[in-house]
Amino acid sequence: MDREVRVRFAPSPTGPLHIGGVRTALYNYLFARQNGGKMILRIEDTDSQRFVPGAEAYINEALAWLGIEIDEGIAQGGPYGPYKQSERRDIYREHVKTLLDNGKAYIAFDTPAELDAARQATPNFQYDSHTRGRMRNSLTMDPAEVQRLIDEGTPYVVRFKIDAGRAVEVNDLIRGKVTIKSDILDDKVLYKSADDLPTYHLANIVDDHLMKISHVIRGEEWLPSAPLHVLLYEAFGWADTMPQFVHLPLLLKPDGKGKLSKRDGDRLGFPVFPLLWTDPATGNVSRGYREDGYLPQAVVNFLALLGWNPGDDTEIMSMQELINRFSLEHCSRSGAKFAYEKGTWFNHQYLQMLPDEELAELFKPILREHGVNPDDFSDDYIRRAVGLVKGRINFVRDLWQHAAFFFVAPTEYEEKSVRKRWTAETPAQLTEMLQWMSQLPSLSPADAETPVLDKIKERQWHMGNVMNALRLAVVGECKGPHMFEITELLGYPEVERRVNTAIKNIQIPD
RNA sequence: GGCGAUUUAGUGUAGUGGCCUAGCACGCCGCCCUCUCACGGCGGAAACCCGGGUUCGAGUCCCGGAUUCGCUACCA
Repeated sequence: MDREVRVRFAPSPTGPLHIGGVRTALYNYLFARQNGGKMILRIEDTDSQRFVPGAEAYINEALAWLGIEIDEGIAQGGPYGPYKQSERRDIYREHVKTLLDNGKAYIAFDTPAELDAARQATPNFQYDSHTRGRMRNSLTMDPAEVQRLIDEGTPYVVRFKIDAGRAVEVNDLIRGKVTIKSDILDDKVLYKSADDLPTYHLANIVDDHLMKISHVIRGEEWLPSAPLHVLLYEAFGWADTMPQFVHLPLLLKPDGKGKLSKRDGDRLGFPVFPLLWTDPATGNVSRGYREDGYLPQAVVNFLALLGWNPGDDTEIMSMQELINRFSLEHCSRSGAKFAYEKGTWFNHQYLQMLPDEELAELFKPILREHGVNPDDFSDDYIRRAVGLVKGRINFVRDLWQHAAFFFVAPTEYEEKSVRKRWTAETPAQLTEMLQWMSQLPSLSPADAETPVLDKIKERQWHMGNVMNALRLAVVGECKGPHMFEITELLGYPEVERRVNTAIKNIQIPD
C-alpha cells in the first residue's frame, strides 16, 4: 500500500505543550519529511471543561521555535479543515447518527450518580455487553420513552456497542501485532449531548479518516485503546484505509517512578515545557527551554535521541540529518527516563558550533541586564571576549560569569587565592612587570608571553605566585583563559590601571 | 484487581545465534596540558532482570517468573 504519507500531531489545548508531546510532534515531523508527506496539526478541544486559553497559541509558537513545520493546520489552512475539533460538530453529529442507524451504537441516559452506584455495587463494573442490559439505554427502554426523554432535553450519551468474544488485532509498527479480547473493552462514550461534542475516540477516528491520515504516531498511553479504534474503523466501514499505528515509548521521571510531569521539573530544576508558560488561572510560571537559554536545535537533537537512535554512534545531528536518518525500526519500545543533564551537554555542543559573532549578539542583552552597555565596546571586542570563554559555557547566560571581567574591572579579589599567591614581594614585582610590559609592542601571547616569562625566570621569581597575582589583579580570581589572551584584549592601559588598583586595595596577608 | 506493553552499566543506548574478553555517549573518578579554572586529549570504575530450556555455541531463540510503565472516566 503506497499511499501518501500524512501524519498528524493532535494535542489538546489544556495547558502548555509538554516536552513529551514535543517529542511526539518531532517524530511525526521527521517521519513526514523523510517520506515526502504532510504534517498536520489538529487541535483536539473536545473537553470543554479543561480548555485553557492561550494554550493553542503556545503550541504554535513552541513548534515554530523548534523548527517543526506544519503543512496543514488551523494557522496554515488546508483541504481537510477545519482543523479544530470544536468547529467540526456537524461532522461528528452526522457520524454518530450513522453509527446509531447501523446499530453500532446506542443512546444511554444513565446519570453520573447512577454509574457511580453501579461501580460501587459491582466490583470491576464495566459498561459492556454483560451489563448494558440492565442499564437505562435505548437497548433496554421503550423507543417512545427514549424519544420523549430526548425531546425533553434530558442529557444523554451515545455509547459504542462492542460485541463480546472477538480477538481484536492492532498491528503496531514498532511493537508488532498486539491482540486483545473485545470482552475487556467497555462500551465507550462517543458523544455527549450536554455539550454537543464527541469524546476523543470518536473525533479522533473520524478526523483521521477524513483527513486521510496514513500513520498514527502517538504516545504509548494510547495503546490500550487502539483496539477500540480498530473496531471503530470497522464499524464505519473504513477498515481498508485504516492508518498504521505507531505507539511511542513514554518519557519517564529522571528519578523515581512514572511519567515525566511538570512537578519533576520544579523539583529537579529543569524545564518540562519548551517555552515559558504563565498559567492564566493561577499566575504560576513554568520555565521553558527557550527562556532557560537552550538553542532549539539542541533541544530537538536531545529529544530525538530519547527513544530513537540512528543505529550507530552519531549523536550530533541537524534537523535535516534527523529527517534523513530517522526510522521506526530504531525506536525503542521501553520508556526512557528523562536524562536532562544530557540536554545541557547538547546545548554546550551547539553553542560551540555557533559563530562568535552570533554568540556575541546573544550576549549583548545579558550584558545590559548586568548594567553594562554593550555599545561602550566594539563588536570586535565583545566577539573576541566571547570567543575566549565560550568553551566553558553550557548556556548563553553563563557567558557573564566567565567574561564579566572583560567589561567590568574587579573590585573584589578572591580571598583564598590572595592568601595563597599575594606576598610581600608582590606589589614590587607587579610594578616591575608593568615596566616591562609598557615597553612591548602589545600584550598578546606572541609579543608578550616569552619576554615576560623569561624575565620572571631571570629574576628567579616564583612563577605560580607572580602570574596568579597578575591574574588576581586583572580578573579578580584565579580562573579564566590564558593570561596573555586576556592582557591582549584588555590592552596595556587597562592592565596597568587594574594592577595599580589591586596593589592599592589588596592587603598583604600575614 | 483486570488488560496490555516493557526489561543491556547511575542514565540514554548499540547489539537481529559465534566477529561480545558486550561498543558509544552523558555523568563520575584519575592522568596529561598549564600561571589558574575550564575546554580538550588519554585512561578508569560501572551492565546483558531471574530461572529453566533449545543449540556444538545465547545478551541475541523458546517457556515460566519477576520488574517497570501505561490503560482501566460523559480526560485526552
